[in-house]
Amino acid sequence: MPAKRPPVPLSRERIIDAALHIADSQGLRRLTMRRLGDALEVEAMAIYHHLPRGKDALMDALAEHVTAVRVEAGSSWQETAKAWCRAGREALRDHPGVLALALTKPPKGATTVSIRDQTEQLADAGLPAAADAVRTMRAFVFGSVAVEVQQSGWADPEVDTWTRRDERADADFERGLDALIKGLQI
Amino acid sequence: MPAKRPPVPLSRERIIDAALHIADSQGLRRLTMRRLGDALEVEAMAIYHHLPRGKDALMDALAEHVTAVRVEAGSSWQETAKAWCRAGREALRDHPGVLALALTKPPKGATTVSIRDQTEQLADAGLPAAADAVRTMRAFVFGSVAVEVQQSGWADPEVDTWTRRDERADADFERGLDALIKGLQI
DNA sequence: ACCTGAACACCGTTCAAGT
DNA sequence: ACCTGAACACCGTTCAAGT
Repeated sequence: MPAKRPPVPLSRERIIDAALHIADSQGLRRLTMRRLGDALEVEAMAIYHHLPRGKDALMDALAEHVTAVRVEAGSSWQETAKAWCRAGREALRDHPGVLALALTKPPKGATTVSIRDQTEQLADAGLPAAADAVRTMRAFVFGSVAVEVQQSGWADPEVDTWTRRDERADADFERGLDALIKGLQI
Repeated sequence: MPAKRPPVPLSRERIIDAALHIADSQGLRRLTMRRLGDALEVEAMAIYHHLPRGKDALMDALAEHVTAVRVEAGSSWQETAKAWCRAGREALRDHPGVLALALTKPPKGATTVSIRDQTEQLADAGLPAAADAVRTMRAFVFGSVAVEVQQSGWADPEVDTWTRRDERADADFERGLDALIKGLQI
């Protein structure tokens, strides 16, 4: 007979992790407060204690989670810019289930901070018109990931083509990234 | 006393138009079958006669509507490529309410045809590796529109800054488009 | 402070029935 | 062929109540 584990207390972090898991594995439309409660072994209403604005707050938190990034300055603004783009891409790729939110919700909270940090870091490193550059970089990352994830929802034939598609996405991204950086230094 | 108009018969097209109007004006989350029925002066259940797979079919149709584009070949592959990108951008910008669907749903039906046409047209016009180029173009369009629409949901201060943001988005797009085309011809 | 239970208004979808 | 009405299972959220 399995012993009943002491109940882990609910927290904003645990809620978000469980929500990401549901969205990534079953899709955003199947992420409901009730199912989320089930996954956390708690009544749905308990969630409201940690996210007072309910599902809207949850959606905001999920978008923020895959969209707020922290990166250390590199040896040049070129390297720093690449690091930001790669980090942004990875964060989005990790949770395709909430990509629609990430690409669509206006930046808030930690995401706004992330954008500001990126802009300041690049400006300090000597990149002119850093704010414009950051917008261009965000567009590049968003577009790359959108096309890549969209394509991964196409046919599902063999593992072989799967990995080939993965490698192509990486190559596309790095090639585009180089071109983007070159374009910025004019 | 207003005369009762003869009821316009329901159709797939009228349903999609009404749905786009609701999504753009009130947001995707407020687009429900029942509200859609109200807008069409019909019971929600009548919609199922025209869209047998119900709300899923509606979402697919909306994504397709803003994502399937038709463009005539220009005088060079460069001009043709630009025309495709501009047309794709306009279609997405026209209906920000369903942008999340458009960027996220795997291409189907008319959208797949649109991608195939674009690829063939550019290959015929002499662009090498047309399929890769089309993926790059789609990523560029997706990213540009995502960032632009996301930003339009930020602060809402003055009409002055509004139009300035609009013009900047246009300038950003055209600048990026030129760079993209140049990158393709290497 | 944290969670539950019952309740309410709303949702997508089915199915038999109307015309 | 096209639409309705009633019904069902499910949803987000409130609120009073428990501990």
